[in-house]
Amino acid sequence: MSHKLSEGSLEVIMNGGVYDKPIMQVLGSKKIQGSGANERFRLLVSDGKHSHSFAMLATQLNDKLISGELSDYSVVQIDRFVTSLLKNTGKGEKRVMIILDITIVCPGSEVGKKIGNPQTWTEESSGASAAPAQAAAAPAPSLRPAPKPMSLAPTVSANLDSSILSSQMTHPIASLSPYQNKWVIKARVMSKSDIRTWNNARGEGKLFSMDLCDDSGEIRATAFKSECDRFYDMIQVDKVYYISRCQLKTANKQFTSMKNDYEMTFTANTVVAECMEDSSSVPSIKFDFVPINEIAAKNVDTLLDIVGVCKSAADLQELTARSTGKLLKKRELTLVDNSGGAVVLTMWGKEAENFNDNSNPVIAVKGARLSEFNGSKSLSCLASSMIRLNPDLPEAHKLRGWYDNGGADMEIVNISARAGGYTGGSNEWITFADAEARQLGSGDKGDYFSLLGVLTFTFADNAVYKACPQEQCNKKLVDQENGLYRCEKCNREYPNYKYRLLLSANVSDASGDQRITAFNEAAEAMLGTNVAEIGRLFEYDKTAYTQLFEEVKFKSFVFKFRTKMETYNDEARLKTTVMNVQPIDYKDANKRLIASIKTISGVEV
DNA sequence: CCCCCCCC
Repeated sequence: MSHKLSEGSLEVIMNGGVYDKPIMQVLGSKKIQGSGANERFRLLVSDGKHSHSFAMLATQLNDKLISGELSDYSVVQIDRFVTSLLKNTGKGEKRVMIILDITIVCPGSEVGKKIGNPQTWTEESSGASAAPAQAAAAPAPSLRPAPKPMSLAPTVSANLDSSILSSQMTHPIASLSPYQNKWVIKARVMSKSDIRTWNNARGEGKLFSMDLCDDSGEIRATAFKSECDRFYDMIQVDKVYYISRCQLKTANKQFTSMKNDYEMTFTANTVVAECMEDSSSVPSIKFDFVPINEIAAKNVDTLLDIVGVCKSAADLQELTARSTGKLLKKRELTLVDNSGGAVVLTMWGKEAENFNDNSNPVIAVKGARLSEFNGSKSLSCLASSMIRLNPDLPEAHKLRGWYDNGGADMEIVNISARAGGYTGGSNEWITFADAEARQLGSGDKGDYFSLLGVLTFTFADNAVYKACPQEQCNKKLVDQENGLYRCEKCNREYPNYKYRLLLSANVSDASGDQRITAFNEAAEAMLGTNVAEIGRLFEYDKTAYTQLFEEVKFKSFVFKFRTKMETYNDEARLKTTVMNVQPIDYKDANKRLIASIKTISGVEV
């Protein structure tokens, strides 16, 4: 079997010309830099006429070489490449070819030999004979030789003449690497972070970061300290800038969803100038969408891009972060797509507050974090996530059409659902029968659910006890019968104590009932009296005490429970604890009732 | 040189 190589393509390319998808043969490879994520390989390629050893493999293609796919003698089609001039110590400049995309036409094991008799390409061989080749290579080369070193002061100011930068040919973002520092990119700002400060063992400072893209790829850039001051106001989302002289380093994939092995840092020498000409050729935000039914197979904590129709949006919830004490606002959306999957996406802060769109918009998110709770996966927006409502993207238009033409009624599998079923966020009310059907409590961590129920019985007898007076310790004290009380937990005796409540009760709803336990705050809320007063009644007015527990019977509340299967004496039973109890907000309760009538009957109410 | 991103 013979293979036709693109004879003469190398000299066109090495002269800076354009050659679309040349077919070449790999004659050798060599590791030139680093190891692990920093590995970089050089290829010896041949077009049958010339061979050239300065083809570099973009690092995202390293696997092809390591796996043996790109073995010697392989015939390949170079689908995408850029060339770049490297300063060659003492000898002027040398052009290298960086391969960005490659297709293996025939594996080396099948070809088995060198095709033709290629001569080594040298800069010298690019003399007169090469000139016609370049001239023939229309349209104009995408990368002209020799952007001369910029003699710009390393400052950014309004009077920086962007034409100096723009007059030079720019480099594709995908070709940037730490091994090549003479470049200018023309890139659009997809997003920009707020200024953040840090203060740790290594020092303190401030920074902001931005995500840049062009039609070849994308990259994260960070400006620290004085660069943060210098560039923060200038950099604006959606604008296009010429940027040069940044430091490149290996990106930590844990913290970015950018499709780039590198990220860049602004330095004292960095030059940025806004592009004042037409920049419509520079694309905006780039997504790499994962179909919803594939999300469950991804690892927790990975960042991914998603697009889906917002099938439902829960109410805004306010909560206090346990670690920081900060007041948080969140909203859970359920997104669906034509893969048959559904997933819960949590938005935070302003984005959660401002979202109240009931028109089932298409939502695209870049860099949402996959998290897991109670055995089910869901997505959470981060400060760095980019959210777009009804974006003008083919995928979004496709989903709009799908949803509006039957997709809305399609059977879906909610990947955020737990083994026993998803409660749709802690906001949804279910029934005891639902909780049983969903086998809530059967997992390792316990499950949470809310319902409207009635207190059918309260066990008054041991509802109040004398507890350790220490703030954090609520251990029941042992009466030493000598005026002192012993705490086994603190291992000491106290002359004083505080009262605490531990109320056992039955709660019923229309579908069933459940023995529950309410600790101090929840029990106080139900009884409508504080624990000190209840303790006083217990001590001095047993009739009033008993009366209190009688009066609360048959009162209704909105309960939030935590339930978990526990084993006592070889017998498994549900331990259900009241996490929160609220009086009924009838406006809200009626809204839920109407919604549920609508669902059950299929009739608009 | 950051890398926190929350809750049930």
